[in-house]
Amino acid sequence: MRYWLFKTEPDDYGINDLVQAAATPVPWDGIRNFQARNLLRDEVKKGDLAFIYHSSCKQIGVAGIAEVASDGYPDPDQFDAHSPYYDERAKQDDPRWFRVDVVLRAKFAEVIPLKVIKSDPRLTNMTLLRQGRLSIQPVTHDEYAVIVELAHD
DNA sequence: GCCAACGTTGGC
DNA sequence: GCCAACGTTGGC
Repeated sequence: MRYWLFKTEPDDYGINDLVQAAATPVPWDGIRNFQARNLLRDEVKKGDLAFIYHSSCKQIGVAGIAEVASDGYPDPDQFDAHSPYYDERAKQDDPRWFRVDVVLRAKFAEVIPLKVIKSDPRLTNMTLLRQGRLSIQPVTHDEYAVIVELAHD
């Protein structure tokens, strides 16, 4: 079982949308970056846990935890000419983009601000701080535990 | 809205 | 296969 951090812009899709979906798995789609794609295709597995991170918004930070509800599978939007995520280079037998399904595990009482994460010496090696722009990123077990602890303070 | 970081594309 | 140009991300 592994840990991840999934970024999203909450104005577009955020923790409250996951709350609304309740126990129904929702696709985590629209990932169009090769490094993130490789993780979704090869590494992220059903049963893993992922922090939901809100970016480009008023309250930037970790908003909660989701459980990964499927292994990676091709994102069908890449084949849909009417979708903004359409990719003419993608072939049915050779998909370029993948997604997983997720289900809400916990919404934190307060978003853990990026500022707090940056200022915690135990988190200085987080991928979030080292490679800020990656939309799907690994989290170590220790980092996971620290963030959960911060959420319960 | 600015701009730094950095991933992707495309010409050579 | 290099690298300049370009586009996007995302914090501030």
